[in-house]
Amino acid sequence: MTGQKSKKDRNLDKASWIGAARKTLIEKGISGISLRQLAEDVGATTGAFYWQFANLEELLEAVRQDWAQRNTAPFTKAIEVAGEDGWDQYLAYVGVLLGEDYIPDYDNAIRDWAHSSKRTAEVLKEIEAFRINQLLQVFLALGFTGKAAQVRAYVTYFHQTGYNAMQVSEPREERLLNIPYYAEVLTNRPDLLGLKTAEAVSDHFASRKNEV
Amino acid sequence: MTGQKSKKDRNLDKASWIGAARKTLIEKGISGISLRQLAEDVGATTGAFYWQFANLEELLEAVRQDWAQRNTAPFTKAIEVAGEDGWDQYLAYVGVLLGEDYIPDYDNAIRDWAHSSKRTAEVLKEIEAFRINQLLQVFLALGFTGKAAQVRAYVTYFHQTGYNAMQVSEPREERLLNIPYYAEVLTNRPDLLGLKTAEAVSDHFASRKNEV
DNA sequence: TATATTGCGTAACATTCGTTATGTCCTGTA
DNA sequence: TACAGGACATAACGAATGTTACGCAATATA
Repeated sequence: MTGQKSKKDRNLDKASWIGAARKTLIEKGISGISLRQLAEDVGATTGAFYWQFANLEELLEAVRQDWAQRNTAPFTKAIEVAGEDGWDQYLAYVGVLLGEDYIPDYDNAIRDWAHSSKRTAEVLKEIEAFRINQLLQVFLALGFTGKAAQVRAYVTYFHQTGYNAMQVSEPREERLLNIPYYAEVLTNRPDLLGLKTAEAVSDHFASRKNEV
Repeated sequence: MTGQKSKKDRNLDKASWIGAARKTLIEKGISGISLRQLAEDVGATTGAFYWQFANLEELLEAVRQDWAQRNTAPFTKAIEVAGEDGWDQYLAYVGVLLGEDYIPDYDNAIRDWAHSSKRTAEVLKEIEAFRINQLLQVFLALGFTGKAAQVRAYVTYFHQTGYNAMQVSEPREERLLNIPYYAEVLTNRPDLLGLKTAEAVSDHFASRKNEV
């Protein structure tokens, strides 16, 4: 009994630890993260951890950056490929919200964590400023100006944040059926109200995705 | 050195512990709560704690109930005294949001906590259902019907939740100036847009408060 | 083939946690 | 004034935490 793994099972990389930490953070919150549990999750021990990271804080910082990249890039990319039309940009934004690249619970976990970690609060604040400015550009492209555009951007982001924070247990069909109504309230455009079934809404966003 | 307090300093009650726990929960999150720290905050020791509570969980349950009562009752009362007019009810709701009885960060802390505590999630879900139904009644009184009223209630509550969750560091003046715009987006009524200064908005809600 | 370095596992460290056993002072009652 | 019980403080227990020292095997290098 050497306790050593075979060659194949070795060579853990940082991504393994970050992935395990991300999963635990999302499911249990920051207080659910412990080195021994993470080690068990990746099939290693605490000793192995310190070969990849100087200490726990170094892993946590990597998780913060993982979040910042993972949950922001999809929006940036989608809005960019949507072109210059504001309505197309808004639809692209909603498309990401409905898609699987963006992980709402990752946002929630980071927001929770920010209450007990100054550094996390710092990263969160920075990313949120970026996101809100991103939405501001969308509403400006939609034709709103000045304070009206600002307020629409805020309401839209608050809406998204609130919806996620509440972890609404809405059937996907009901959620899809609500999209046109939300869109009308937030953008003042009734374009989607003609979509009367969840499938119609779903198809509308699915079809747009392929128009790159 | 007996270590005993004088008579005047004794007689800690449950409220002392609940108050300390509430403060810590709001400021540091649930993981910031430790018995030794709470004991220091109330000027006692862990031994004293177990005279008031069977265990930590019993205190935490008391905190959940404290939150449920403290952060819900003000809305219920304000909407009730506002009468049957929907617009008056909406203004009463916003008035509580702007007031000092409702503690937004208490909501945030509970929501965070709910991610790691099944019981807290249970209480939170119950209270949120109550609140959203409360808003639904307001929008029905405002003249919206069916799905439109439902969606407005959701958007309004999501907006509130999101605003709080983000812990927006907005100067109070700017916040007040935004109220009319938020009101217009959420209720479709432009009534407040004539209020051009923060003072005018503030006075508008202050004056209503005395009309009981 | 001999040696050095990489990549872990093992075990112990100090610290902090909720909880409990026990001692002691204070107050109320007779 | 004597005594019972209430209201604490003190100190210790076991478990869990991040971290570190150390040992060993596998690989790379010479």
